[in-house]
Amino acid sequence: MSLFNSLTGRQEPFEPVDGAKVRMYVCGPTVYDEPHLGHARCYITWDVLYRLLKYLGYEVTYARNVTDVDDKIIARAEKEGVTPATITDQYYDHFIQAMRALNVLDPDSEPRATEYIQQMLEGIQVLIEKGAAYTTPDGSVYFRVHTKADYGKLSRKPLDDLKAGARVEVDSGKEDPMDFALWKGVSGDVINPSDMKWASDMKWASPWGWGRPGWHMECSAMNMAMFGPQIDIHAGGADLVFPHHENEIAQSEAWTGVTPFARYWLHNGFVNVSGEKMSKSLGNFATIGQVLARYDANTIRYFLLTHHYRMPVDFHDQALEGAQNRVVKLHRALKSAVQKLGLEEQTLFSSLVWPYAQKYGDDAWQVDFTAFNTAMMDDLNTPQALACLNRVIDGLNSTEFDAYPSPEEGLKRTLAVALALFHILGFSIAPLFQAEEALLPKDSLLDLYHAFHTEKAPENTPARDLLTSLIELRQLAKTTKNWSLADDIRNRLSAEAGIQLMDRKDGSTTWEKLPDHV
RNA sequence: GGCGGCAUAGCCAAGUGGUAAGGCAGGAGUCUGCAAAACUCUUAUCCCCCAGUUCGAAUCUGGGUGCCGCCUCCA
Repeated sequence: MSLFNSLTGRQEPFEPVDGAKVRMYVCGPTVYDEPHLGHARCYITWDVLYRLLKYLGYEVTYARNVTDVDDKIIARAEKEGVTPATITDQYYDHFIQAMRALNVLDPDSEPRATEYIQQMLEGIQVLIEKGAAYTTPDGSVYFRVHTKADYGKLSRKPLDDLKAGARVEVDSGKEDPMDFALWKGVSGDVINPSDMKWASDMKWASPWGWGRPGWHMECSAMNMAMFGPQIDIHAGGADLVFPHHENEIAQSEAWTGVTPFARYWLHNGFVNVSGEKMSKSLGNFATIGQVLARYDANTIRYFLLTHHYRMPVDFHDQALEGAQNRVVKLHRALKSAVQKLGLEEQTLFSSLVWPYAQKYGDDAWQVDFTAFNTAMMDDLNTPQALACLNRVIDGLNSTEFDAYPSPEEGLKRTLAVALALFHILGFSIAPLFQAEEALLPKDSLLDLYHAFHTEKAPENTPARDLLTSLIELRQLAKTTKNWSLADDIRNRLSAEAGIQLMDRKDGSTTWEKLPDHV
C-alpha cells in the first residue's frame, strides 16, 4: 500500500507506527449550511480509504470531527435569530443524512469541538509556557509563527513569502501578521446577553477571559485527546492545506514536541460545477440533496471514482449521465445474478461474497481481483480499480461458465468477486434488492390502460396490475401478429411511463423502470 | 507577485521510458417479428506546441502556449 503524502510531496509506502493499528483523522464539516458536493467528494474518498484499510486487515480507528464552534455558525444564528446550537444540530443532522444516503460508513468517532474546550485550553496553556504563544489585551491568544522553524513545510510556503503577501489586519494586537489565533477573546465585545441570548453559548471561560477557540485548535486538541501526539493519517480537502493544516501542524508539534504530528497527510482535489470552481464565495455550490434528487448514490460515487482522488472533478450532466448509464448496467447485471441464485440482501456477504470471493485462486476473476488490489494500493487508483470491476461484470453477463464444475458455481464465484469489489469501493447493494413495483408511475399507467382498453380500470387497481394487463394485451397482439399494436404499447410505456419492455427467448416479457431524467 | 497542479479520442478518464486501461456516446455483427437487454468486434499511427536526452518518450530535460488552484471563508 502506498499513498501520496502531501508532507513530502511523494508517494510513499504506507507503514503505520503501531503495526496493524491505524489512527486516521479526517477534517469534518463546519455545520452551518447544507452539505455540498465538496463534502461528498471528500468523505466518499476517505470512506473508500477507510474501507480499503479495513479490508486489508488494518485495525483502523477513524475519527471525523464536527466543527460546531465557528464565526460562520454565529453569523448564521444571528441572521436567523436562533441559537448556535439550533444551527449546528440542524446542519449536523443534514450532513449525517447526506452521508448515509451516499453510503458513507460512519467513522468510529465524531468528536465535536465544543466537547474538547478543556483540552484546547490545556494545549494553549502549554504553548504559552513554551513561549510559542502570547496573549493580547483583548483576551486573545496567538501562535507565534516565527518560533516554528519549519513553519510552511506542508504547503511549501516560506514564511517570508507569506509575510510579503499577508493582508494587513487592523488592531489585531498581533506581533506578526502571520501569527494566528489559538483563542479569540470576546471579553471586550459589547454584548448584551438579554439582546443576544445565543452569545452565551459560544463563550467559554478561560485563563484569559471569556472567549472561543480559534479554528485550528480543535483538531490538535481532539487528536491529542483521542490518539496522543502522533497519528498515522490526517486527511481532508486540498483547500485545507493552507492555512488550516499548516497551522495545525505548527501548534501540535510545538505543543507536544513530537514530529511529525501526522505521518501521512492526504488531500483530495476540488469539485467544479460546469467548469467553475465550486465555492462559498462564488455561491455556485450544489448541495448533495440537489444532486441526489437527479442521480442515485451509486452513480455519484461511480462518477467520483472514475477520477483519481487528487485530480479535480467537474460535475456536469454529460459526464454524470455517462456514469449513470454505466451504473444502470452494473445494477442490472448484479441484480440478475442475485435473482438467478435466489440470494438475500441480509446474508449476501456472509453466505456468498466472503466465503467465495478469495477462495478460488485459479479462477479467471481472481486475476482481476489481484489487479484491483494492486490498483487500489497504488495511491487509491480507483479509475483502474473500476476497470477491473467492469471486466468482472462483463464476465457475469456472459453465460459461459464452462471452466467451472457447474454454471451455477461459475455464476456464484464470479458474482462473489464482483460484489467484493463493489463493496470495497463502497457501492450500495440496496438497488439490487429494490422492489421496482414501488417505482411504477401509477397515473401514467392508468392513462395507458385506458388508452388501450375499452373497459375502465376498477377502482384502486395496483399499478403492477395495470402494467401486467398491458403486457398481456401486447402478448395477445403478438400472437395475432398485430405488430403495430404491440409496438405501440411498448413505445408508449417507454415514452410515457419510463418502462422498458423486454421480450425473452421463452416468450415471456419482462420490464424495467428506466432511470428518471429530471 | 510567490507557490503548485493540469493539458490523452465526440465526452469522462487511467497510464508516466518500451510502443495508448476502462467507461459513456457512435459504428458493425449475433439474438429478435421489430426492438430492448446481453454478448462479440470496432472507434486516438498517436497523447497541447517546439527543441533536446535516449536504441526507443505521451511518459525524462529545457523553452513556449492554454486552463485551473492555493497565498482570504470553503471539503
